[in-house]
Amino acid sequence: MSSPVRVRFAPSPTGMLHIGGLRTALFNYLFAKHHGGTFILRIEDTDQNRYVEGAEADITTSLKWAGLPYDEGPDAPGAYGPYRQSERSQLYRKYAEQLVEAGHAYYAFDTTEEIEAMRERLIKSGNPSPKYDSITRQSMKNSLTLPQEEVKRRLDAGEEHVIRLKVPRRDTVRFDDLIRGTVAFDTAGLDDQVLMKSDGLPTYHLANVVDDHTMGISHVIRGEEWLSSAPKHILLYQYFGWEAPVMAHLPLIMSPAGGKLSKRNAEELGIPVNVRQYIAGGYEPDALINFLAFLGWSPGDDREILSLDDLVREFSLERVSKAGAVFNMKKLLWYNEHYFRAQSPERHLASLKAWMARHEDTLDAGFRAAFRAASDADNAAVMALMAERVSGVHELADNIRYFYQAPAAFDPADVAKAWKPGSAELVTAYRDRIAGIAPFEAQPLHDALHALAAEQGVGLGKLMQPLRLALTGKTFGPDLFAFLQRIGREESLARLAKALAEL
RNA sequence: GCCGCGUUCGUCUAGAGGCCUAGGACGCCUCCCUUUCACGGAGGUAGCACGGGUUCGAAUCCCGUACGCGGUACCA
Repeated sequence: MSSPVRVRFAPSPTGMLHIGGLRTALFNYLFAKHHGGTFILRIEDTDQNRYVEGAEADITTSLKWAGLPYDEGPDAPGAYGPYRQSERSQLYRKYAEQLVEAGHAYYAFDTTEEIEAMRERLIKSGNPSPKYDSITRQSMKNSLTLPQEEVKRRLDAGEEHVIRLKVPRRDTVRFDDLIRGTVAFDTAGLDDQVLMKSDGLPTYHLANVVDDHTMGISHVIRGEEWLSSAPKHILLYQYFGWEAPVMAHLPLIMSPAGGKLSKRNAEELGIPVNVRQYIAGGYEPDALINFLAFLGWSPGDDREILSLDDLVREFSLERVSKAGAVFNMKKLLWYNEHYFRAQSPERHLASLKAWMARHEDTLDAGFRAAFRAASDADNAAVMALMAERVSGVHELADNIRYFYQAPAAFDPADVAKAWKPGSAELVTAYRDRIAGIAPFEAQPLHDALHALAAEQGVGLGKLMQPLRLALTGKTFGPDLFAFLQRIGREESLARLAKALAEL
């Protein structure tokens, strides 16, 4: 690459940042950093109707959370600003008119109704895909068909109009996509794309080309949904006399239900589509990034765990695959477990506190109070016992309650599983045995249980399952002896007594 | 419909004509460890969409079919 690498992530603030958008941002980031280049955030807010308040803030905070800071952006001024298209609007008109003068674009005065009428007419006469193109423009109201004086008059009168790209009748547009190789489109299949809308703002197609050129973008890395409009962009670069950036169209992230990942076909499968939901859900950013990187890319060997630094070092667009990748929630969870368990109990505690602060309303007040009353050291000790048994902070809160509170009730299904005939006798015997045991610590508690099991001639499971249920109300949990030591003699005996009375 | 892109285990992927008896990971199953819950370890399950070529030889190259996905707006 001769020119410096400059890439951009160019989301539209029409909603919260989509998980697919984060993947696009990631690939741009990895490519930029791998080549020592610049990663730019550009806000494509040219559609006033779809603008969503707060969307831009969501995009920037999400990118920062994910560890993908941009070198230039709305809140990170660089030499090529501004980085919001709404703040660059004067620019586009000039370029569009330049195209008109050169004969590559034209003014069009047709109303929405007139265009609709044209479409209907064409559909009736058997054309299944009517377009405003080299044929139909001849019978529409534009600067190609209207007398020059009338065009001038309408323009001077400030009449509403758009500027359309004059797509050649019969030509082939070819370009080399870094991921897909040579791609070719016949211009007969393209329409005379609107470049400037009647509200005075450009469409994505014009704005993206003008901005990419004026911002010195070297590579356009975006989702495959843009592939079909790429030839229009190539045409624009040609007409402007600019060298087009290198194109790379990424495979889409698909829903297990089929189709590209969207609210509709993903959320019912338990797959959040917005990055903010992953943040709120307590996911580890490293895990999400690692997972996303492997959706459509791989390092070429057997490694699965790669940090962001590793990814930067290894990334290349040549290794990006062409086919869409299905989002696999189970694998994300596996990544999350991996990154979560690698952290210290102290860090777990810090994450849990943050998580609990965000989810206060869903947590039992008594539990919250007990948790808050406990020392950091005690709480961290709980984390140490639970970390390898949960897949992330989000499961932590649900699974540590019994460290702080006796189980309130027993789930009949769990009781059926763990409380068998004879269980009461065994639990009673163990309780009696540890009532006066000293010290009340994991090792002697462990030895006592082994001794009892041997004497009674029963397997350890026969003893431990009902004990676990009686103490925690669950059939799954931490090392039992460490747990007993944690909650102490008095609490342990009280819980056993309570369970014995109820079960 | 038309245009474009794609197609290796259920899923993510390795594989650039002989190294492929198709490798890894997630999931699932079994076993070991622990006579608990997990972690961990060892195995197992399962795939080149189909049909034609080209070639001594094809998962890899070509063509066709099927299927999937994307696009087809004064949305991005």
